[in-house]
Amino acid sequence: MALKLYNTLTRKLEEFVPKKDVVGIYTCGLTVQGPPHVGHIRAAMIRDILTRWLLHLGYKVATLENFTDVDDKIIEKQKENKTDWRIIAEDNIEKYIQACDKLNIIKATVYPRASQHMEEIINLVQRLIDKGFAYEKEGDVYFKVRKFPDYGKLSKKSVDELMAGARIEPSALKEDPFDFAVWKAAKPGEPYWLSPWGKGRPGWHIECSAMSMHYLGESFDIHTGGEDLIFPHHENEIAQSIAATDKEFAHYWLHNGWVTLRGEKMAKSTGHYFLIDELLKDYSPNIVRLYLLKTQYRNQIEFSEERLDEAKSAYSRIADYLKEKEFRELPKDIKPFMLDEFTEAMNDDLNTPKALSIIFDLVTKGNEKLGKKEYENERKEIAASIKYYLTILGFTEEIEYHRELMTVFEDVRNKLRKEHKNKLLDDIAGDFLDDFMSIKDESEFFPMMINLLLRIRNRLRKEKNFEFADYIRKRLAEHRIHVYDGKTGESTYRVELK
RNA sequence: GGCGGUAUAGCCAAGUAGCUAAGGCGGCGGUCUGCAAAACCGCUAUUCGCCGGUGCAAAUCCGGCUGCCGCCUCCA
Repeated sequence: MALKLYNTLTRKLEEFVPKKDVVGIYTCGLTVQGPPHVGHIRAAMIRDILTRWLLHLGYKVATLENFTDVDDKIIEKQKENKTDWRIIAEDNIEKYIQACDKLNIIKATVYPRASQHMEEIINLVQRLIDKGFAYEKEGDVYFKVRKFPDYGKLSKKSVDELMAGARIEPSALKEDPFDFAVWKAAKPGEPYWLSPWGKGRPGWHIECSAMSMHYLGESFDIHTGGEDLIFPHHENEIAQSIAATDKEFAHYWLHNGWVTLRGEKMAKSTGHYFLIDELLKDYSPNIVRLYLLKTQYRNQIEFSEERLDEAKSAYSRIADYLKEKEFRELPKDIKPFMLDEFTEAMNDDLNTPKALSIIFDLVTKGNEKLGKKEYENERKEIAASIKYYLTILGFTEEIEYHRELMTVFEDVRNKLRKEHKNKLLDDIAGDFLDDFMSIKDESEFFPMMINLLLRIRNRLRKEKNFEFADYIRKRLAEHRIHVYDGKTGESTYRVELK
């Protein structure tokens, strides 16, 4: 059972065989002209899952995710906002990295910026000129597409086919309309770097070749990015890289499907997008993660409140099972249930929907055995298995702090006093004294507080004071804590996820 | 126009020849209960866009048609 990945280059599922003992992965990150939207996060999530799975399989992994921080759009923004391009770029990079951190997206080993690798870029351009694959015209340098015989291999296009649909603007400076700029002469007021061809800046594409080769070597294992980058971006990267080195560039090309909004691709250029920061206001990182992993990475995924709410309900089902008190201490070093099935799913081109279905199967299996003493060990092993898989998939344990519960408790206490039930309060609070004394941190305080309120409520229920009991239930519900009464007279609660 | 992808239940989504077509959401029924459900259990596709073909056998392979999405210009 080996890992297989779908390679866009061959359009086939291929067994993963690394080139060296450290797997090199390059992810095309953002052109940082604006803040990150949900589509960008999906691409990052693919890198995250791929990296996590490779690490799980025992590989060492070096990951690179670039930022293209000099380009036409950012320069336009500079003119519009009268803000230096570097500030615009770094501001958006920061927003992106913060969002990734919140989502527990594993950090790339390096986040290189185009602007900080001019030497490598200029050297690569020079190399292309020296080998006759590029030519200089009035400070611009263009790559000769027709000189590279394999051009179009990745996107399955030929230069002649492209010609038929030609929407590309022919430039007087280009020898052929399909030649693309690897270096652009700077216009007045634009940022520039000194080069053998005068003041200028890199064209789009060349930075990715230069930076990936710089950090990962001229040939490396995996290149990832959104499907929309296949042409022209990745096609051009391949052409210029192989032209310069005569070596294979990246071996596996992985492309994720886009996120759609009302059926159409999310894209910042059209203004048709939803910002990740906005999304994180309403949904927790785990829910966003489940939402994204519910669909296999190559398929497109619709962004909607309905889909997110669906993920929220689904995640609650897992979280509800794991919150059982008996799972505070779980057995270590167990063989997880359904490990072969899980591994097989993930090895099959990162089939996360299948992998998740195994987790849900385990939840059902565990729930069936709930409340039976003789199955306690099995239940714990199931819980441990679920946690094991959740960790592999990058889910985190979220600790909720319910500070607002203090107000609820105050109100309940006052109401008790008003109804002359001081003794009831003292009895129950007394029982909790030891527990409260042994608290290590805040995360333990609030569950205890909830349990204290539930105990008070249950006493009131026994006294048939349902008005008061319902009041407590209502107050807790206001804070997303929903109470339900079990058969033993004990009540449990469930925290509604955000 | 060229190229690529996709079509599976009310919705989402796995499955690419052979046991009863995963899983999730929703809905329905039940459990429990003073009430309650936001918990738990069960049920929920004789059938995989349409037509034809090849196989003993097809959602899965081949041909044709239709719908949707995308790339060919900046895009994750």
